[in-house]
Amino acid sequence: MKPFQKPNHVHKKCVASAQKRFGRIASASGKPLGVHVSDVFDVLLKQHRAFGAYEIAEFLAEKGKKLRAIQIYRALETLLELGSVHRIESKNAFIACHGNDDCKHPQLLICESCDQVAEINSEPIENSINETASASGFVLKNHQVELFGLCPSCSV
Amino acid sequence: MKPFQKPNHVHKKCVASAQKRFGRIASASGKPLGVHVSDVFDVLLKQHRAFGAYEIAEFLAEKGKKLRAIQIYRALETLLELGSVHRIESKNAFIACHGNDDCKHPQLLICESCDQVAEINSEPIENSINETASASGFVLKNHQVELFGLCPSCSV
DNA sequence: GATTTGAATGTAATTTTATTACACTATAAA
DNA sequence: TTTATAGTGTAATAAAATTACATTCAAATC
Repeated sequence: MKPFQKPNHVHKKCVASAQKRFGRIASASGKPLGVHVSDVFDVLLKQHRAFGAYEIAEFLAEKGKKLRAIQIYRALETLLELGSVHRIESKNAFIACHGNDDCKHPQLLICESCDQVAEINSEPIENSINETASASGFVLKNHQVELFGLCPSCSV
Repeated sequence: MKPFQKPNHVHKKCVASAQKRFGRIASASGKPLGVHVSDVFDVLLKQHRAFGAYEIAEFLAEKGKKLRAIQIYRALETLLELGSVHRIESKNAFIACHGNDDCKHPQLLICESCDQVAEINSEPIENSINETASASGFVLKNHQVELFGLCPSCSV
């Protein structure tokens, strides 16, 4: 399993596949998206790292699209609901989903050196979380798993 | 495994054991603690829930101890280093550790109804995380697991 | 004892992140 | 046409965290 991208990978392919998936999910959802949603998503697709809301606003401003914070947050909320974006709680930042279609709450692997974020959907982790929760009498609704360390490129 | 406290539990005992553990860890660490550390810790011991930094400041202000945000954060940093307090990333809030001595990065179970937070140290979760990380070529330094749902008292 | 040094603490201001409140617009339903 | 209603825009503010620097205090050095 190699969830991390090498520095020299062809990022255009990542963008294309993420946008394709986004289109599928968006049309499947039925609801019309807000007018800024795809702009915000495009910024997040620039790199495999997390972006803060105000950082997204800066990128868009450079392109002449000056949005207020609330507009960014509204777009992000839509993207989070669709599952096309994940929020990194420990960083108050947002990352485009590059996973497969049913990527609900992936485990996020965050490189502390290069900031690259990878996502995985580990069954063992999911299972152990579900089992542990129910053994505690806890009715699990949602969860967040964030791993911090060094990605393969940064740990050599 | 019953990590959650019942509404009618004898909280005094929780406080006493957490403070005892805190004393052990603090003296073992060698370093002198800041002057506000135990005050901040005492606020967190009031309940099995997470408190925001500014909320802690309010409680202390009521007792006549008016501290600035940075002073609260400095005390919290010390407590986090000692492992006597955990940070809930998704809530930007802090909770006193009621675990055992080597409670490094427990899994946090957060009740969305009553706000009670329980901590567990699940080996299966730890193991699956370690295995998944190394299978991804990721050098794991730290991690955070937060579970959201309903505690036993709130799910009946 | 006086002086220097450095860590701890205190104060102020600011930055960063996120939300509330409400006005405006456009579209669909009555 | 009128009336809802959802979506969007604007402004202001709240909430969380940090930066910068002044002050204090105690240990180390002269």
